[in-house]
Parts: sequence; C-alpha cells; structure tokens
Amino acid sequence: MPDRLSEVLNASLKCFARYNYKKTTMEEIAEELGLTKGALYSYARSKEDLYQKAVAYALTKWQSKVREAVEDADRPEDKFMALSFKAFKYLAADHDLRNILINDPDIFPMFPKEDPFFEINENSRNMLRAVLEEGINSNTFRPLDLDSATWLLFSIYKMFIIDTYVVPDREATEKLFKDAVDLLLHGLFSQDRH
Amino acid sequence: MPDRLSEVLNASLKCFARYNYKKTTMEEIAEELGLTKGALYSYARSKEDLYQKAVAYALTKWQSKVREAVEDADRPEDKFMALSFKAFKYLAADHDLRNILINDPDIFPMFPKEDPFFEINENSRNMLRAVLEEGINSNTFRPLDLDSATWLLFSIYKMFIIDTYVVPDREATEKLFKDAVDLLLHGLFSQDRH
DNA sequence: AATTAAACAAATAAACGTTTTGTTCAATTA
DNA sequence: TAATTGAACAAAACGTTTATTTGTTTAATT
Repeated sequence: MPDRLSEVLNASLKCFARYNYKKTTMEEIAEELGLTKGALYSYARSKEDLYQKAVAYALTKWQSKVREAVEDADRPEDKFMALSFKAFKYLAADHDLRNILINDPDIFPMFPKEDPFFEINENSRNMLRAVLEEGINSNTFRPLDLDSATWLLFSIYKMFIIDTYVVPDREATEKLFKDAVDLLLHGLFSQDRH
Repeated sequence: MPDRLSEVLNASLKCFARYNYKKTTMEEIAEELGLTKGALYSYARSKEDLYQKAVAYALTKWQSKVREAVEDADRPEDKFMALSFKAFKYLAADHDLRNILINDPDIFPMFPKEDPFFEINENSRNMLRAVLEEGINSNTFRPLDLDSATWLLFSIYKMFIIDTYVVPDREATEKLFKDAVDLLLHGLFSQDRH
C-alpha cells in the first residue's frame, strides 16, 4: 500500500513544505529519499509535474477524510455540520500541506482564474451540493437555488480556510467559525417578527 | 467646493487608473493638470503620499454614497438591504476606482495583514454593526454575536466586491448576490421542520 | 526495471553602466 | 504671499553581460 510512488510524493511534500517550489531543488528531494536526482524522473516528467502530483495527493487525502466524516452522519444537518467542521479542522494536523498552501496560495485560491486543481475542488463542491440537495428534498432546508447556495457556501468555506491557515492573523477563529455556521443555518431574521 | 486639491486628486486618480502606481509618472499627472511636476509637491509630500490621498478620497466618496442610502431607509431590514446593494453596486459606476482596485488589490484586501486604509474600512464595518445592533434591539434580527456577525458579513461583502469587480470571471453575479443576501437573512433551515 | 553519474541546456543571480524618474529648492509669476 | 517653474541632484529602474546554479537527458550499471 505505501508503494514507492507514495514515498516519493511524501518526501516531495516534506521538502516543498520547508521553503517553497522555487527554492526546493530536485537534489534535495532525492537526498531525502537516499537517491540521486536523476532517479526522480521515473516518477514525474519534470519538477513541476512532481509538485503537481504531490499536491494533488495531499489534497485528495484531505478530501477523503471529509468524505468519511460525512458518510458517518445520518441527517442532512448532521452531514452539513460534519462536512463543515471536518473540512475546516483537518488542516490543523497536516503541517506539510498547510505550509505548502502558505507558500503557494494559488493552490487553493480565493478567486480562481484558472484553478490548477479544479477537478479536486469540483469534487468537493459536489459533495457539498449533494448534502444541500438531500436537505432540500427532505424539507430540512429551504428550497434554495442549489447552484447559488453551493457557490456561496464553498466560497465562505474557502475564506475561512485561507484566513485561518494561510494568512493567520487573529486568535479564536474557532468561535468565529461556529458563529458563521449558526448564522448560515438560521439566518439573521428572528422567527417571531411581526 | 471643487477646490484645487480635489482637482489634483481627481487627476491623479485618472492617471493611476490608466496603468498602475509604478508606471504612472509625476510628470504625467502634472501634464494632466497643465502643471509641471514640481508643483505637485504643494499637495503631497511624495508620489506615494499623493497616491494614498487620492485613493482615500475615492474610498471616502464611495462610503458617503452608502451612508446616504442607509439614512434614507427606516426599518433595520431596509437599512441592511440598502447598505448591501448600494455598497455592492457603487463600483459599477466609478471606473477610476475600479481600475485602481484591479491594479492594486491590496487597497481592498480580502485578507488584510496591515490594511493601509484601516480607518476607512473600520468606519464601514461600524456602519454595518450599527444596523445589525438596531435590528437585534428591535427584535427584527436574532440575538447574534455582534462582532462575529459584523466580521462575517463584511468579509462576505468584500468577497463579492473583489469577485465581481477586481477578479471578474463570471456573468450574473447580480443574481448570486441577491441569493446570498436572501440566504443570510433567512438561513438554510426551513421554518416548519419537525 | 530502477538507479547512477556525467554531460548538456535552461533558468537564476550578480555586477555594471545607462537612463528614467522622484525630489528639492532658489528664482519667478500671478 | 501662495503657487508654480525649471534646473540640479539623488535614487530607483532598466537593459545587458557574465558567472553560477539547477533542471533535464541519456548511456552505462546494478
């Protein structure tokens, strides 16, 4: 299971996380594995390809953890909560991926022109959309515009991820995140107005 | 009222909007006014100071328009709507400011480390906070955490501004914005669940 | 089939002279 | 007197060249 390719990608992640793409050398990565740099070209066409593969590998792992959490929940609101909190909290543990995101914010861009990992992100959006759709169909959620809601919630989620892990500046984002989820679930309006 | 300083700042805005800060020369701005570059130093200490003053001038104008719209409304929900839509739509008309924001996204940053126009933005946030507070006190809005809600809503607002005017990529953000305001007012949950 | 080690090519950084451009200020103008 | 000019100066930006590093290829080796 932990095949050679995974070892190479993990070593690459470790090195790329230390500084950034540019300052990391192929020799450095090879050294980490006890190889010489030429050997790396059995696993990737180029330095850029190696980076691409390594990051995709890390992002997919993140996504799998979220998917598991969602599958463990039953009701739509629980799935929504599981998805929100797992996705938000995962990065706290994955130091390598977090450092890579800090050094290269284009991987998980707030305003993507051309998203280099579009497929992976699209997959995540679809996961969210499915939860929302199930909630609407079961009358747990209001009859929202599915596309708008998916886009909006995913954008807000991105915003929190970036603000918390990529450009951290503040304390206590945990409370902020909880308050945000609550506001999104219940809205601004009080139930009992006029 | 349109004093000399305003003329200088407007000419500066026009020039800075054409390209960007770096590529704009003091001579270019002076020419626009029919002056020589030395004269500009009666109005600002340096090129950077001139830029700073010009942008602050434009941002303050934007803010005034929003404030007027809010003051014209009565009920908290109307104030909230007025604030949201005026703030969002204003930039469509102010071409100079929009171009400057495109060339220099740090002016209105999604994730500010050190906000160069913190005071102006803080003023805007306070305007939003006041509307929310009034809504909570009159029981129109739920008893939210005022700080969290202000931060969240202002961040979402920034997100829309940047996505629509600074990194535009998509059509039909108008519908998206309306759907977002609706979702924030009413939340995901349907009223009549179990 | 994976890996090495040497050779090559491409990108990066350093050094340097040139030009542009921001800034100052004494003289001038209105 | 306050605003503006125009020349002088200093600092930053730019283009060019050279030296060095680093990515990539490949024939030989394990």
